[in-house]
Amino acid sequence: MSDNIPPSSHGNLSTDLLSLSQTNNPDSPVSIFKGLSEDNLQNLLSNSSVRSVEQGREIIQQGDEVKYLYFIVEGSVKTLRSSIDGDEATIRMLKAGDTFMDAVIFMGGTSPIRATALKPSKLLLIPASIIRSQVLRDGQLGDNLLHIVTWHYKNAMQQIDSIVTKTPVERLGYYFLKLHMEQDSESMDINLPFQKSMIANHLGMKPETFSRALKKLKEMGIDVDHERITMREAYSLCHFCDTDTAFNCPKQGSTDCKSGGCS
Amino acid sequence: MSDNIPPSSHGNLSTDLLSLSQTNNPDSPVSIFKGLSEDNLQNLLSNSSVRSVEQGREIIQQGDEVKYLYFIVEGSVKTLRSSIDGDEATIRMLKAGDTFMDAVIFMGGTSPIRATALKPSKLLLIPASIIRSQVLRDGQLGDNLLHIVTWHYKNAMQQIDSIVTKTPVERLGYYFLKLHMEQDSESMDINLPFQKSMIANHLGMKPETFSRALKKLKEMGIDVDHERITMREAYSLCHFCDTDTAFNCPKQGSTDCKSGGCS
DNA sequence: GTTTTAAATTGACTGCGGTCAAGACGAGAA
DNA sequence: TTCTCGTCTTGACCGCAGTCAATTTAAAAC
Repeated sequence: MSDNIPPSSHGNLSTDLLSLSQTNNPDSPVSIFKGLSEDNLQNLLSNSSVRSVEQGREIIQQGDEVKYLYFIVEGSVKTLRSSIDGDEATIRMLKAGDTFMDAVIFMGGTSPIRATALKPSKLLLIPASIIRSQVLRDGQLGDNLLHIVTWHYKNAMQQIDSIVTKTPVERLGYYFLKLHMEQDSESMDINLPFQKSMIANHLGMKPETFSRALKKLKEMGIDVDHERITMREAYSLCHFCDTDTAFNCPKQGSTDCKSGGCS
Repeated sequence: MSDNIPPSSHGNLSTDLLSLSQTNNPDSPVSIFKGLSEDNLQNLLSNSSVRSVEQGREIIQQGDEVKYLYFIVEGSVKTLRSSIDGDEATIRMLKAGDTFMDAVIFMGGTSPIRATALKPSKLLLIPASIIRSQVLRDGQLGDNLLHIVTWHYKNAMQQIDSIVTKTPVERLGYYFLKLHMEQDSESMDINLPFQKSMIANHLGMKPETFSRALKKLKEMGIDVDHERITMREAYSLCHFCDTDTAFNCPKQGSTDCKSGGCS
């Protein structure tokens, strides 16, 4: 089991955290800090600490006891499950402002997932015991956590259905669509936030298959140049939409969005 | 969108529900009613109602607004996602004592999943608005829901990793192992709680592949006769164990459980 | 500039699981 | 019993994605 380095430095950064947590995207989770009373917020922060991890560093291993809820101040992290023979299934890929191990500390038992740093990262560590006890008397914290965890769960369900019912090309298109809505629904460009082999694994396919899917998408009007995706038409990705994604789509209902569910 | 029949009859059954919620299995979620104060429990129940659905009935469709949290008093239900061309991905298969739509009411937006009755069922409908408001002032309810939802999430993660990294035979063996632990870790027999084609879909494979996997398992010492599974050796299924399942295994650590993680 | 390394792409081949069709089996009704 | 219907099983075939290997490209190190 990994060492779970005890936190070192300690920062007073409540305002920074709150601003990091702001989001204008309807399809993203609320912040764990949202709407907390000053007292309750301080109770969390005064018991927390900041820790830096270098790239590639293992933060949590499967089977570890989980002592903290982690808030990413900067950097990026992925959570995954890996089997004995080395195969990996990426669960989530996280950026600054995201939390992880938020769900795990309520699961009981040891961690069913690993977490590794994709880039040099700075993490806020909030002791699990503090979270667990505060939830019982701070309904707002419980509500926030419920929103966060159910959002994860929703994504997991979409991931399952993606892998089971969709072809690699469709999976990739769907992923691009979600990126598009997450980043800027107006722009014709999308940025790949992670390296391709990473995304391939997250979508349940091999890097080679990912490459071939890119080629097919090019034939459909979506060009990819390194980490820059460019749509030749504004609605190129509508083909990959589904009901619950259309719900958050600004183009939804417009004449261009074909057939209710974006065709 | 479906009709969402308004509830008809009304029962006073708090004691029944609490007994239904009891479980001696460490690897199952807590009840939503656990540890609630009398007042808070009554607030939930007095606003709830009971509804009967016949087999095959659609309870919720994708895109529906979710008005209730559902508690299964008797019968069974499955939740799934389906694509436009009819492909389905089963998310969960539920029995009496389970709840569903518990997570969905915190997701925002419409339901990303469908729910259909696998058998004639009796459901307790707790209005979502009641849940959402009570969570803010009843930390125990929030805590219960967090345990339930994170348990679902954990299962979803295991399902993802199963589908991505395991062969059909391994997936089936893993499923049998969890059934074994859930039902009776002592017995050499396991009952299939659902029909095979259902389970096949849940495991992300076709019924034909399911059948062929059964044949392979027979060669490994696990016989299946209709809905009865019989292990020829007590440790036949240990081969399919993983770290977080081993954690709840009574044989774990014993000399028979090979190599820490059940070989 | 050159060298070194990792990531991404492309090609050829293979095998697993999906597909389609036929057959076996069991439950229930008359 | 016999007929029917639905579920499950089995077989034959095929296509897609995984595998392995070679090549290109990009980025980093010097």
